[in-house]
Amino acid sequence: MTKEIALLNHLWTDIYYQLRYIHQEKITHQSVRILQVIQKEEEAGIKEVAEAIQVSHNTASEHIKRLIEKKYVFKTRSSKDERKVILRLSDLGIDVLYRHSSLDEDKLRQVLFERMSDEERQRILEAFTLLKERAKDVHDL
Amino acid sequence: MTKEIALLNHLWTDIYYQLRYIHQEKITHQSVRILQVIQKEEEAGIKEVAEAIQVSHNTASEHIKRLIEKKYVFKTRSSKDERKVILRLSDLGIDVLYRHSSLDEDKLRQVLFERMSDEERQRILEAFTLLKERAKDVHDL
DNA sequence: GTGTTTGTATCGTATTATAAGATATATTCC
DNA sequence: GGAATATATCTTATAATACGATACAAACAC
Repeated sequence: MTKEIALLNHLWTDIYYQLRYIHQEKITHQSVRILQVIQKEEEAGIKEVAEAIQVSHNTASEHIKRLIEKKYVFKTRSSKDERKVILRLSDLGIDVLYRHSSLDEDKLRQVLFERMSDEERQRILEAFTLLKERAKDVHDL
Repeated sequence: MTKEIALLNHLWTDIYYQLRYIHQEKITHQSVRILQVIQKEEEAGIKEVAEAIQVSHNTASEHIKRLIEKKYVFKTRSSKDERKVILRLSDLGIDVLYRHSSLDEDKLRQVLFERMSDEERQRILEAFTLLKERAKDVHDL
């Protein structure tokens, strides 16, 4: 059981190391994490970001200010509660996050379409779909 | 073709967001990248690290100094060329990198062993093995 | 409607990270 | 022995990170 888990993790990190984007703008760890939270969570505001990256609300507010300066993020307000900020990624922000968490499209193209049969590619996509499906709502600890 | 690539990337980031480790020590972006280089490359020294993260050799040297202070990394010297440093991850460094790039073992355990049949798990592992195999030596641009 | 809570923003301050030029040293190559 | 190579250190500069204190407006409580 531990063997399969270790194997999958080894494959996971090897694949990412091989296929990730190389030429990336300078960006901090916290910035990437915040962009991820905004993209993956529905209606994230300052408070949600602060909880997600485990910093105080004022620190989170500062982070967001910098991300807005860089045009990665913009603010809207909730219509239900005018105090609440709703954060959204700009096109640039989506792009930057993509290049810091996704696999390089050119490399994927080579792997999936030049080095695989249609049937092999299909098997890969089905396996990832299955894993994503079963990973939904896994609980922490 | 673009559709399959976008789909795979979407699945990739969703799976990582769901299954990654949450409780992590503070560590910078550059530190993670350096630890990855040391782990995945054979016999990385200061020069290799500098090239990999695209900074000057003196900056790379400073980074390594800090990583050694934190006991994530230690130095040996090449026996062939005594000028050359060979960097290695300590057990702590391996552990820290693991928690910043791998999938959470407890979560994987739930997904692979409580929510999948033997046959499904087998299909996942085979798909990842295939993808890793074909990803080998993909060239940049 | 006044007081409290909630969500966010800003100011001040401190520490750490990041980066590179200048310079130094040890080893290897020729 | 001199040049090239690999690394280390010192200095200096800027940006990132973090939080306490404070402020304020919207929402809620009664």
